[in-house]
Amino acid sequence: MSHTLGIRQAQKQKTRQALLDAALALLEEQSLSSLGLREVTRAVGVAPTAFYRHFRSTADLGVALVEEALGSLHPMIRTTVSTADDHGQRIKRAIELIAGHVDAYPAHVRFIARERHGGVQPVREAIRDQLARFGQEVKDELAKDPVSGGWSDEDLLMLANLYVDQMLITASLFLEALEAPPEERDRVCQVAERQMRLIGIGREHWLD
Amino acid sequence: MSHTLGIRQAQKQKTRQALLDAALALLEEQSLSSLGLREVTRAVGVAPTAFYRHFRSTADLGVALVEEALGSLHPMIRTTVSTADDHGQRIKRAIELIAGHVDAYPAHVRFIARERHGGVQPVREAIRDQLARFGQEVKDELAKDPVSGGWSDEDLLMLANLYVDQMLITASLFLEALEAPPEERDRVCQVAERQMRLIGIGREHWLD
DNA sequence: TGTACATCAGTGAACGCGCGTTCACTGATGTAC
DNA sequence: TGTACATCAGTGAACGCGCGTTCACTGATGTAC
Repeated sequence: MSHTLGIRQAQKQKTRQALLDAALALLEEQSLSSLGLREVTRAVGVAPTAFYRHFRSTADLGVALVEEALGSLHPMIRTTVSTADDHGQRIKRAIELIAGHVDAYPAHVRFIARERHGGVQPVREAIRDQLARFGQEVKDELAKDPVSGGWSDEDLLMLANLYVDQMLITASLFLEALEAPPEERDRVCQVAERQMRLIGIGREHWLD
Repeated sequence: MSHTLGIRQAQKQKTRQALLDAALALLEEQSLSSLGLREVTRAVGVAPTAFYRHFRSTADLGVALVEEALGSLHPMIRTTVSTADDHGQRIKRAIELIAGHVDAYPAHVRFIARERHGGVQPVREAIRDQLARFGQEVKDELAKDPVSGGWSDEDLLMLANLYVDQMLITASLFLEALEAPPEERDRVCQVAERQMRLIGIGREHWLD
């Protein structure tokens, strides 16, 4: 049973989404800290003042974009890390999944990579919080794996964050590969796979 | 024998450096893509038009900042990776070296982390080129290590880039720790050390 | 050493422009009876 | 169902302000003789 919004609410959501979409498109060629409110409303085709009905500022819009870009990724992360087949296959599938996500949502990925260390504090914090959640979730999945027997919680989280950072690096390499000859994509795949494998090997021998 | 510049050249260099310093300071709280030329000249105390005597644009200034931030780091990288003592000690010293560099040049480190994926293409490219050079240099040092016997060039470069990315991640964690209680710094040290160790273990068993 | 001319880093006025924010408003939608 | 009033998403004019860039300039420094 989906609750049907009133016409007014529905229209408001639609405008809000249009603002988010327009902002995301504009952010492909600049940083959030230089994004203008008027730029965004102009792209959508509403009056500049309409912006304030939805966001206090472009920084506020940025925080909403973080939620849009990363909020829905949690289930994906969990299943990717936890799938229980052969190690090498798991890595291959994880990397294909990242590549697919970059293909499907390049602007979102670019936004996160760009603003993770960007000039707008609340946005940096929102991204850091989301990535910390990913870290926790990956840790929870790693903990279930028999390979993790004897591992301290600290070390599991250390490894989980290593994986999360590695995923982000890989995603941003795929992003750059979008504007390069297609064989670049394969090269990124190969390198990313080997780096993941090396980390996996380190994991296996951690307690030696 | 140092070549003594003429008075005119010396003064020009001084102004140029003042512009770079002022820009770097302003960039602690925003991205390059929102940095204004007038902001920079105002901070230095020269007329806005003086800017053009030194840089075509703020993007051009950004490229100069990349050189300033990373250009002098190459010898440091080489000696860090190549020093030939115990593995665990080498990691510890590498991490202390990163921490020390972040303490000494926080604004430079922040600038690189921020603009690596930032909104200004020529700056992104300058950073990418410098990091690629680091990768090559680390690879060259790794190749000298007997542990690398049997490694392909591709795999050596793969590992080298993994190390470079890991250094950058660690540096940006130390940066965040500067604004946190002092025990955070120790925590970052610990985590970074273990991640490096895990990668090192993966390296040792790569050819198993 | 002194003189006459060239160079050029930095100046200051002027320009047109887009910015963020305020305000009172309009008219479609929602609600109470 | 119909009516009367409330809500509120989006409007459009207006504001003061700082922006990047142009231009002709000044006066200290450099150079040739």
